[in-house]
Amino acid sequence: MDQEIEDTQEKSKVQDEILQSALKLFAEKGYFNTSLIDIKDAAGLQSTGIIYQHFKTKQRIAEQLYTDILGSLSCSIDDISANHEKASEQLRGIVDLLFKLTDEAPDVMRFLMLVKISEFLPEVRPLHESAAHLKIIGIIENGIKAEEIRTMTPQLGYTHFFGIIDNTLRLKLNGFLDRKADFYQLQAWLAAWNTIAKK
Amino acid sequence: MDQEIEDTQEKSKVQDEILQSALKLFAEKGYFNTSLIDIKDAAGLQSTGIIYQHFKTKQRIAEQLYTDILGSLSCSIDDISANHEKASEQLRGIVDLLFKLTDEAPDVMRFLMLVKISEFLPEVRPLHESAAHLKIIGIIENGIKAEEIRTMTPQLGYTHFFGIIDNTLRLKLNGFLDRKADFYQLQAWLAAWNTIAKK
DNA sequence: GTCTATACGCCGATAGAC
DNA sequence: GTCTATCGGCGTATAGAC
Repeated sequence: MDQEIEDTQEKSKVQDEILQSALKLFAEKGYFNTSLIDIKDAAGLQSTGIIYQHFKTKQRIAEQLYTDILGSLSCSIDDISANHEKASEQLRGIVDLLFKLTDEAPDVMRFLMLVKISEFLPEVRPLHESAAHLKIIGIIENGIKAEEIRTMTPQLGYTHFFGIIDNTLRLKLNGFLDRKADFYQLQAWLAAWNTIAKK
Repeated sequence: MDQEIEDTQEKSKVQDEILQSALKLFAEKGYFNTSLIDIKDAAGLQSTGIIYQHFKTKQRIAEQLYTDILGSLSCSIDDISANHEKASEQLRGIVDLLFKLTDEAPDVMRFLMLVKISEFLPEVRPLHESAAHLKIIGIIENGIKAEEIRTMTPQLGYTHFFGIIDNTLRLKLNGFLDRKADFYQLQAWLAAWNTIAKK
């Protein structure tokens, strides 16, 4: 019984090690420049064979990373929405989260923003059809109805608002902006919110 | 003599065919999903051998595409700068160009904005060190001196202004926005300019 | 259940025939 | 100068030994 639990924990620990190492390598070198041997080495495993006990193919590793990250993001957005009433507060919460992730988990954000997922996961739904994305569009939609946000299509609001947010994070992640993301957050938020705020 | 000219024209015509086909494939499927056989087929050639008469390696094809596009962009920016006095007019001209390119040469813009060049051209200078980019930063810098643009670092002005512009184009190129880029241009310009304009 | 050895296919690049 | 045939290497995946 204890042994079983231990094994299960050990197993998921290895699996997590593989995922973390793959995420880092995919974010840094790209999917195609990363071999299973690279992942094996980075995860401190003794052979690539072990990887195949956890994932059928290399694609599946990337797929699980992608769905895990988007799923976790979707949950966080639910939390934020539940704890804040106004669209401005909800968007502010999401911006907070994205900037925090950029400083604390840059590989996650690199994988999400800089890597072109569709090149190696053609069957997966694109980012802009993900649950997380649709929830953000919904927040903007509600903000328009509540007259917090200017009358415009939610798509256009999203495009302008997250244009500033995403570009700030993108330029931070690829080295054009050299301070911590946190440093740019307030100005980015003000500029972004100003593009869609009523009045 | 006539023969020589004909041959030269024929040669550069083939070279151009290779470049155009490669650009299209790189933009659509990505560099690593595109084989020389794909390029040969798309260019209507009979063997991959011909490609090696024009380019030493597959990387060189991508390299020439990258430098050609950036070079042409840099020239266009020079033209625009020469023909307009104010920073607002110069930026407007650049925005015009980018939106026109997105509608008329989407593969060029996809290659530039959606493809991660550093994954297959690690030795090449990143986009934000290119001549074209530095010229844009210069325009913003001058706009600040001329008090057309708010007091801020040119980097921040660039980040916010082109956040909106680039995101509009990016979302158009990957299918989130379904109208022609032209349709979104005016609103994008107004929102972008408003993020940096004085007063 | 873990690792070694290897099979298999793909692709970039080349060499040699025509 | 153009094409065919092929080489060499890599990387995923598997099969079989321990």
